[in-house]
This record gives sequence, C-alpha cells and structure tokens, in this order.
Amino acid sequence: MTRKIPVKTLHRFSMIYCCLLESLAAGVSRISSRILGSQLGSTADSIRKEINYLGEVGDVGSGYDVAKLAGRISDVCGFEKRRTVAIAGLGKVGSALLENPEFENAGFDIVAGFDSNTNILETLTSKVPLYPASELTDWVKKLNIEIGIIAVPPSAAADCAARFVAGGVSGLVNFSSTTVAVAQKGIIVRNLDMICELRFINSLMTANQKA
Amino acid sequence: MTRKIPVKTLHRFSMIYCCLLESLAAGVSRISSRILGSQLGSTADSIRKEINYLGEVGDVGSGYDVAKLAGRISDVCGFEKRRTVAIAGLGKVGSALLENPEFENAGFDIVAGFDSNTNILETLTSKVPLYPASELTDWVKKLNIEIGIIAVPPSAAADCAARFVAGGVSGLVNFSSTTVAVAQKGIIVRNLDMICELRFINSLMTANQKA
DNA sequence: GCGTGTGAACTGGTTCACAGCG
DNA sequence: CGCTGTGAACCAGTTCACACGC
Repeated sequence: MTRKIPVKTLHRFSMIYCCLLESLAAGVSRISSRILGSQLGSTADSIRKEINYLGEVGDVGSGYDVAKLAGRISDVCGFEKRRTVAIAGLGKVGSALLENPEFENAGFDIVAGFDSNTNILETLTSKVPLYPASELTDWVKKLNIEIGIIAVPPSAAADCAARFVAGGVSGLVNFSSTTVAVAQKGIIVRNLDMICELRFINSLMTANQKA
Repeated sequence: MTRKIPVKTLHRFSMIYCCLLESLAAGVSRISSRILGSQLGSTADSIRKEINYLGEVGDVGSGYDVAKLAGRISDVCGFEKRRTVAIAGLGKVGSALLENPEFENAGFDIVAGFDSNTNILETLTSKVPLYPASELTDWVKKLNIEIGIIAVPPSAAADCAARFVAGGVSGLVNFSSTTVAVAQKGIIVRNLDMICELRFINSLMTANQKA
C-alpha cells in the first residue's frame, strides 16, 4: 500500500508540516486541502494527491484534523528523529544561526561551530563548542554530525562542502551565494542562494513585463 | 522562434548564470553541458535543452563560450536591469544582509531597511536609510521598491509580507522559518526556509535508510 | 453542499537517439 | 571523436471528473 513517495512530495510534506504547526499554534484544529493549497501556493487537487501517499488520513466532508495529519507526516518523514548539525562560518549569519532556538525546537541539535578565523573563535561566546575550520572533517566524524550548514564566503564554500563530505555528512544546506554541488551519490545538497533567487525573481519580472 | 520559457528553466538560468560567473572568475572560458550539469546536479541533456531556449549559442564540438552564454542569459533574463530591494527585520541576519556587497554586484540596490524596534533603528549605523516598520508600505510606494526581503521573526512574517504587497512589490524573498504565501496573482514569493530544508533533508535520510 | 479519495486524461519535462559539424 | 542541437519516445506529476460520506 505504501507507494514510493516522490522526492518532490517529501519536500512538500516539510512545507505542509510547517503550515500545520502554525495552524496548531494559532488554535486551528481542522484544515482543508484548499486552505493548505492556498497557503503553499499550490492547488487543492495537488495537496490531496500528495497527502494520499500517507494513506487515508482525512475525514470526507470536513477536511483534515491538523494534529493528526501533522503526526502522520512526522511519522512517515521521521521528524521525531533528532539530527546533529554543525555550522561552518561564524560571521554574522553563521553566528546568528548558532543562537537560533528554532533548530532545537524543530529537532536539530547544533553540536559544533567552525571558522577559519581563530580570532572569531576566541571572541565568540556560545553554548555550542567552536573549532577551527581545519579540524572540521575530524570533528564531523567524531561527533557523528549528520548535516552541515555552510555559511562561509562564496569563495570558501566548495572547499567547506568537501570537508563536510569527507567527514561523512548526509546532507548540506548551503547559504553562500554559490551553487554547491557534490558528486557523491546519496548526499543531499540544498542551495539557499539569495542572489540566485533575486536573479530568478528579476527574470520573472522581465518575463511578465514582456508578456 | 522564441518559445515561451518555462518558469523552471528561468530558475535554472539563474543557477547556470551563477556557475558561469564563477567559471569566468576562475579563468575558464569554455564549458560543456556535461560540466554544467554536474555542477548543478543535473544531466547534460537537460542543460542543453534548457540552453536551447536561448537559441543557438553553443559551438558544436567544443561546448559553450562562457562569456557569450552568460551574456545571452543575461539578455533574456534581464539581468542588466537593476532592481530596488528593501530588507525588513534588522536583527542579526537582516543587518548582515544590509552590509553584504554581493547585492550591489549582482544588480540589486538595497534602498531601505525596516524594523519595528526603534532602538535598533537608532543604534544601527548603515549607509542604507532605515525606517520604522509601520511606514513600510509608504516607503515601498515612495521609493518604488520592487523586491522585499523578509528577515523578521516567523510570527511577524505574514504581516510583513502583507505590507510589502500593499506597497506594490513584485517579488518577495522570505528568510523566516515560515512559509509565506501571497494570494495576489503575479507576485513571486520565494521561501528560503532553513528549518523546512533541514526537515526535508531529514525525511530524505529516513527514506534512504528505509530503502 | 462541501470536501476527501481516486481513477482517467492530459500536459510538460526528461531521457533517448542521432544527425551534423569542428 | 566530442559535443551541440533537436526530434521522438517516455514518464511523472498535474489537472479533471466524479463517487461517496458528512
């Protein structure tokens, strides 16, 4: 019965889950596919098809129970499993992330911070242990770090990614304005490139104007 | 001859363009679809198909001239057109973005910063003029701000987005851990939600382990 | 009537295959 | 021989349509 869930759908589940937590926090206990669709910039049809990968979880006629649906997604996606995370690059963005309590709440434990600048390592005070970037690979192995966050300058991003991969992480989130690619199969890379997204918006604007 | 370019392809163009700039900076003057594909986590076939929307720009047998291809993409996507940008939320992330010179280099002019905390507005020194969040909509209109960057806490994100939209922006980049959706047609929203991406990586890890 | 669940039709994007040129 | 350009085949995801239950 459990068909193989497409990657795209798994990504949508994360987004849906995010919406559900918000609804829950806002005291909403039931939600329809149409509402979810509008919140996620998608159609009700699409949402229903995706949720059906979870099996029957909705109540015909009255939508989904928010808590129940969230629980089902969490089960299927393994959201109850905590993951270890490390942040490389402790400039403004990196150090801001270190302090962000949302990670903890969402099930991610930041277990290390890295920077190549020893000055920063000495100045910065944090509950999270900080290490020089040169030792990154070793610590990733030692601490069993599963996900690496790249917040270094673009020029150092590729090198940084390589060190994480050498240490054996399963996933990377890249924040620098560079597209990081990893040849190795099975490692998931997500590029959150602000400049790239701005350019994309720009191109859509020009396309829209032309039309 | 110019077919309508799919949105997905436009997004890829931004990524390809990013790669090309890097190659150019590294002194690489020619590049093949296979190399581009591996750098972007895509196939050579796919890349070629996408580039073909630009018309014939490659040289059969020897790949693409990096500068020429970059120029063609820039023309089609309108990358030479500068856009005005504003940042809402001047916490650690927002203020880091204010100082980031990459925006300027990529053709985006940060013309305003907003925060609801007047203390921050007074303390923070920046070349960019700063205004209280309550005046956001007005300044967006006055300064013709085209793209809004949301770096406020998740709870304020929806409200912030609404103010930008009321001011008439064409696009939004949301950095907060909330999926922002805009009902209004024609407004482009990009959610760069770190927590959501981490969860997605988590789900892929669990899926991979199961398989 | 509203909203889910689901099969059928459709659309678009990806992969395959190969002609053609340096 | 390598690599682009492109038509054909393929496949996945989206949309459509509707039965069924509240």
